[in-house]
Amino acid sequence: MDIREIAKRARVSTATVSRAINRVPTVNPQLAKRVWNVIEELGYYPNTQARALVSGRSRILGLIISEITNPFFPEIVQVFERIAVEHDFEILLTSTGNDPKRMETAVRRMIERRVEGVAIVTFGMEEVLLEDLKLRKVPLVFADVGPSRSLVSNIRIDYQHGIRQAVQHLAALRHRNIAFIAGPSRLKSAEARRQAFIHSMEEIGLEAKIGLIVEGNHTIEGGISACAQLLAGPITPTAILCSNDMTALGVMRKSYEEGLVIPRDLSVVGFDDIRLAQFVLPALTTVQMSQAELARLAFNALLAEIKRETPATTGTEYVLTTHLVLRESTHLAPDSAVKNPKITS
Amino acid sequence: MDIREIAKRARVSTATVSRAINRVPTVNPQLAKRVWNVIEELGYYPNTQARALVSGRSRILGLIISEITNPFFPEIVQVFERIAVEHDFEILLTSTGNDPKRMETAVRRMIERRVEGVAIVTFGMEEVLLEDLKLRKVPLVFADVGPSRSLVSNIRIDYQHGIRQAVQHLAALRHRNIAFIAGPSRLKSAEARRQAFIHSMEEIGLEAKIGLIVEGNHTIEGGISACAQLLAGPITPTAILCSNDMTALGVMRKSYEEGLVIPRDLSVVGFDDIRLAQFVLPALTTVQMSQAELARLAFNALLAEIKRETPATTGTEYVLTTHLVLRESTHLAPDSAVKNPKITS
DNA sequence: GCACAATCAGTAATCGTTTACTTGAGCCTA
DNA sequence: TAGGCTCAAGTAAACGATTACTGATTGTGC
Repeated sequence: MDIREIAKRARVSTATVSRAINRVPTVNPQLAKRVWNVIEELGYYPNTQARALVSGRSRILGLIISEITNPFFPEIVQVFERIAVEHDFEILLTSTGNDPKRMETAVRRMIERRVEGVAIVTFGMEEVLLEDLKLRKVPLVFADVGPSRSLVSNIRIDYQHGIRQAVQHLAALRHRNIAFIAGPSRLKSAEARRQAFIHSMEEIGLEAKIGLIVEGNHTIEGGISACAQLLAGPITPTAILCSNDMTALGVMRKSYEEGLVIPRDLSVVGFDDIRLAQFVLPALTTVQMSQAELARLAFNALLAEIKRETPATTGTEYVLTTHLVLRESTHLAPDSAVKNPKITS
Repeated sequence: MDIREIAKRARVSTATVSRAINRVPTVNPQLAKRVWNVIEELGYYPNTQARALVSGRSRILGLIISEITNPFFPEIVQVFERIAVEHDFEILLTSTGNDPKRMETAVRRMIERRVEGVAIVTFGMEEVLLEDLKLRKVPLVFADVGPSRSLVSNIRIDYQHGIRQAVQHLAALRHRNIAFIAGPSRLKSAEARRQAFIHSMEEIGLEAKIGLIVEGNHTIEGGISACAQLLAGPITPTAILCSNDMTALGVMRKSYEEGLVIPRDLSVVGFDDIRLAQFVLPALTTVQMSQAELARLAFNALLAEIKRETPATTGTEYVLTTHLVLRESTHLAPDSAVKNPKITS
């Protein structure tokens, strides 16, 4: 069933049907009504591929994320998708797992489907892979540390704000040996968080001791081994700030196994504020980076870019701030209350 | 840049270019090479909409899930997508949140994009909404309790097997007052789990006491309030079996707040085995229903249906079994206070 | 040596829309 | 009343691929 069929039955031309469907105001209301009646009656749905082909607008947006199984991302996907659908866009989702091979095929798939824009919310994308997209003038928006030089838009995340709050919160609780479990150092975002930590420590005259900064990989498993590494080190931290919540969950897990009670023996702070953070035991104090807000910013940035008549000469920069959310996983440093021995099982 | 451009530069016809791209064997290897060289050189990517339009095959599959933010689903999405991409399919993902309105638009979107098949992995879909798809003879596969009568395929989940194991495990640990927190009763899958529980209890001569079966809603919050309800009831359970892992997390949360130590004071068993189950504290004993396997079954079922020449006269049924995974959240019932540490079997 | 078959590249119709352009009716104005 | 203008509705040319058909060339059998 196609537009011709509708045209025939409504005794009008295909052009009129098309106009009626697209609510072009010049069409006679009576005719439009007749067309719509036939459409309803036959349960006709226009063919998007045909529309896309002739109009040159696919109404598809690409969304590249790191890992859909990382709880940080589903909410982004959900919000992004919801807004997109409201604007009659479809989403081409790819979870790259930070694998360059998959990123490459992702980009290829998106070009083949002629996406109208791509949001990149992966914390590490090799920029060269995006050349193909740039070449084709596909609007791009990076969440997080993207390249500021080129003409893609960018959502800069103000790590400093939330991490400073976290560090000062811990310092106020009289923690001195504050450890930091970083993310993979090759990820710009992880590196930015690490820098924010070091800077925030120095700012209040605390030393970010070398032995207290270890590298994780943003997974629970990584958190477990990084925590083990810290506990086995020469200086025992009384508080650990983590580069993301998954890492913090790993720390909680490891501490539990070691018989350490959080927050009595060890304070833990996460980063991201995944939904789960409020439900773990104890609820995780963490730096929130609103996923909904991030998704919204990304979509709007993309939409602005798409609607723009004249191609942008330079990318726009948006900012998303982070801030500390206090829950149950932080507490006064153990030494400062009473001298009580560390519990080792 | 289009196929004509390639044809011109390679000094062949568009038909030959098309054949070369599609690796039609009759094309002269030398010509094909020439075509491919030009393609590489120009970085040409075929336009999928044009292909879809003329071939009548969109190479898009629909995937309808309940809620992407429920950790049960991301893995399904990931595996389904990975396999789909391997087979050159794209995914149209919709997370309906069990909202009929959103289901309706989802179906509409899928028809407009001319999906070649739809996998429904939502634990509650009003079947009438799928009429439009059936009418258009779009292959459908239901994960979980779908309609057996019609011609859609179905992945039946053997709840009985895993739940029986769970119940017997708890009984072996001398629990007698075993509670069950069900999912929303309107969901067939939730109802099936409840029935499996009742049946498994009766099977071994235990009574599924009315007051010990309460309804949750498959979320953490629901688990919390259902648990509160149980703890306030006349009979205090020593073990709680939950309709899904999120519910179990809620139970753990509530118990923690009430000062109950799991598994010492209360044993908890979940259902689904989301990845997180192994990382909560204590690690959750749960009934596994492999998400990867489910995704794989769903995709293959769909593919089989798509490839089939003659339209199916009746849907195929696939089976996915469930089984208990022992972790740390279950223990001897408190009353039977024999000095006996952990049980491992 | 000729008729016919086999092979393989090219020509052009086609998919289902949108939209630039054309047509013609009605209205205004001089 | 003719000429011009406005405006809604129709005609047909795209969009970029696939593919049925056509036709040229070569091979083959008698």
